[in-house]
Amino acid sequence: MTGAPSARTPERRTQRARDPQARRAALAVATMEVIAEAGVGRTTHRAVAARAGLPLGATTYYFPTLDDLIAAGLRHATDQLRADLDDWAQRLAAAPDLAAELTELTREYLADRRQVRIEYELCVAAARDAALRPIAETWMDGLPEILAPAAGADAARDICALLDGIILRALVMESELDAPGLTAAIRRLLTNAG
Amino acid sequence: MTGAPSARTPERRTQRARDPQARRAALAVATMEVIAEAGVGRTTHRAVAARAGLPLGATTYYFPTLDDLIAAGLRHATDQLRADLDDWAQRLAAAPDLAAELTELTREYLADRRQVRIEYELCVAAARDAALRPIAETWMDGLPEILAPAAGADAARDICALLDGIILRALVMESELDAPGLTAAIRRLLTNAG
DNA sequence: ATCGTACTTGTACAAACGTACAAGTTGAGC
DNA sequence: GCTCAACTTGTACGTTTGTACAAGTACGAT
Repeated sequence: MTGAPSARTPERRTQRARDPQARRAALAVATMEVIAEAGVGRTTHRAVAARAGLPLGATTYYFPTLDDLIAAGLRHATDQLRADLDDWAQRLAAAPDLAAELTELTREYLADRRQVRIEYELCVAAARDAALRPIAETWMDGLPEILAPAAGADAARDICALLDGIILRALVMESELDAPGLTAAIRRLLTNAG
Repeated sequence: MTGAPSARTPERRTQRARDPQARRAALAVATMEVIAEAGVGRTTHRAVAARAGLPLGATTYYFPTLDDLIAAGLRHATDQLRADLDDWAQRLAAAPDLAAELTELTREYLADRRQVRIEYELCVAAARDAALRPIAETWMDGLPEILAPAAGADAARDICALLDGIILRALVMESELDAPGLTAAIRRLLTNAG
């Protein structure tokens, strides 16, 4: 009733194949998903283990405490976003219209609400727990760094703040993005200060 | 060892004075504080009761389920902010420089991080739990409504998004507000579209 | 082949949880 | 004064929690 050894592996009640690195990763991914669905505060060892299809003991073997597990999940989420950001950088560099392209990227980003929710989970968690701040900072600085060369440091920061606010609103309201309005707003912020 | 009846009230192990309305309010306030410190996901009946100085049973008497209790805390927080917004409206109406005044108000708002944290807790909670969305919407629409007459609906929404993003950043980074930079950004967004 | 370390896994346990409830207390209406 | 509904409170119960751990398995080094 417990493990149901398959007919393929006749009689020995096997342990699974060993691959510690893959387990760490699987746990981090599962943690990410649980955070997205239940929130940081309701993330538990057991929920993560079930999601990863691993026994409870595996979670504490690789991540001694719950905080470690959650940090690993959040870090994995930001690593994933960092990778997406490289894509953003390329597309923005090649785009004839920076504001329009940025709007389009935002629209695509908003398509996967689960991913977006994790970022904001990370923010409020970092606002409360200083240990998570480095992870949050790495994430928050990503886009401004990409935008700064083309837009200047100040405009880059302002545009990022605008996007964060717009995304937050869309997330809470479950509303569609007002693309033309956003493009226009970005253009205004791109206006040189001098 | 349990209640320690004071020497003042000699022998009867008294119940406290009855004031249901005050109890509801005290519980809502205590819930708000617990949410600000621990987050929605780690808010418990016992933590709220302890914070309010009331017995555990009082929480379930006034708020049958934990969700009710949390909703009451969040609603109380937004009610409080609505009251602050009236103040904002008056000051903005009287201000000679809208952008500068808005910056100053933001600076003052950021002084109480605990309050700010609750708003963002509400946002991520509402993003996950649709039952909280009306509360979140009431809050999110507050400032745009105030700004719209003076700035136009579009600029009002953009400025609010900008402020939300700036505030989020300051919250996560624990950094100071760049007041001149914010004022300049607001001015750009105030530029008429036509 | 064997040995030891690294990994796996099921189970155990005390603490904390949401919620239920019985017994007690109060004060307004009669 | 008596009554009854509203309120108060301590305690209890079954779950779920974080974490610990013993017993077992696999695999590189020897």
